[in-house]
Amino acid sequence: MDTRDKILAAAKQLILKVGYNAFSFTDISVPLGIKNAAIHYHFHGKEALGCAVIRKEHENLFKWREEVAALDPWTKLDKFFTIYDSNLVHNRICMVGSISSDLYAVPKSMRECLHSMVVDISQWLTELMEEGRNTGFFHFNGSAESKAAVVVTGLAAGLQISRVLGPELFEQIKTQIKLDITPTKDDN
Amino acid sequence: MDTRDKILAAAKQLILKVGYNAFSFTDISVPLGIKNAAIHYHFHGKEALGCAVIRKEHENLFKWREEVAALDPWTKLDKFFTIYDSNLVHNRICMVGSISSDLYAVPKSMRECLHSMVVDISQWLTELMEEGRNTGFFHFNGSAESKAAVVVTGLAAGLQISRVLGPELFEQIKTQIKLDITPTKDDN
DNA sequence: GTCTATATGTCGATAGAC
DNA sequence: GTCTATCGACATATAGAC
Repeated sequence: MDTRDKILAAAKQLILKVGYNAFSFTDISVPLGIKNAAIHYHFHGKEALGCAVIRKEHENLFKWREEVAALDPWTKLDKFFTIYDSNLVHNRICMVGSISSDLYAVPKSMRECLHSMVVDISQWLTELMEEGRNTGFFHFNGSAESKAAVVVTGLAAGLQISRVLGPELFEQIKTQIKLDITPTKDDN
Repeated sequence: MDTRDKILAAAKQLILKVGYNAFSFTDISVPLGIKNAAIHYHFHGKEALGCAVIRKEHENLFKWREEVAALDPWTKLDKFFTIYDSNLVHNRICMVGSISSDLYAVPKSMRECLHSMVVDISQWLTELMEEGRNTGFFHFNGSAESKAAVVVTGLAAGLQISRVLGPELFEQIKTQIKLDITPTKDDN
């Protein structure tokens, strides 16, 4: 892992923990044992760094979707939850929640990076809901798009509010999300 | 409305729009036609101002709950949605979402103010879910607490992601939340 | 690629006049 | 209660040596 990747990784953790505006170059350079000027060599500025972090997160999502593509809907959903779990244990929130909640306090270019990522996540989750319902694994009323929206917001704000009320809340939310798409004996 | 209340109102709007760390005293003093020093006369510092904003929001919630106490569960829920709607149209998010997403970037005293407010909201919404189910207005599986968590996170992150994808998303979320607690002919 | 040194800006805060 | 004036801290950014 070269310096550039280390900077990206550190910046990502900080964005998910304290937000884009609340971290400084020093928060990255000190733990890495480098100087602030070194960060500027790898990235034109904080804005460019922020965009690079979001784009990398988006690329990771892309690869992840290929890995789970062949799995059944319930397993796909469980593995999707796992992504959020890995942030929960470190008191971090998700990238979408962090940037969108600070949306008008980050540069326009970062808003654009986030937009394409959010569109992508919403589409994938909508397709998962549709697929799950068509194959009988899931049952719910309303559009797959609306259901996907409730799921992704439950997870995003679930991480945020779990930092206030404790991690048990997030477990409850995952359980309830599943209950709300579980077919009952009366469904057909 | 005296100067102190004007400062409180302006600070609230800014917290919901750009977040606590992203607004400066100048963002408040210029529109109000006062100087930064005047803000310091009314509040010891930015931290005290932030706490006062959260406490006032909490007090408003308290009064609001008394006003709707006698209404039926569906109307209560609809009126609860209206609170979020009023933020949506101005591209603002909710207080809980704003502070909790920046939780480790705000002073500890503000985290404590937010905590008691979140506990309070969760309790009220849990009781509403329980009341609605007991009276047959709502139907859902799982605990009222978990269902309340899904509802409040849907609304909180709904406002956030609606700033990225557009306000239609929030309408979808409200619709889906209702669908997910609407009794069907098979329920009893 | 990484460093030292510094420029430049902004913010929160405070002292003291009115 | 509100002002003017100013301080000190910190952040991003850059120039130039190594």
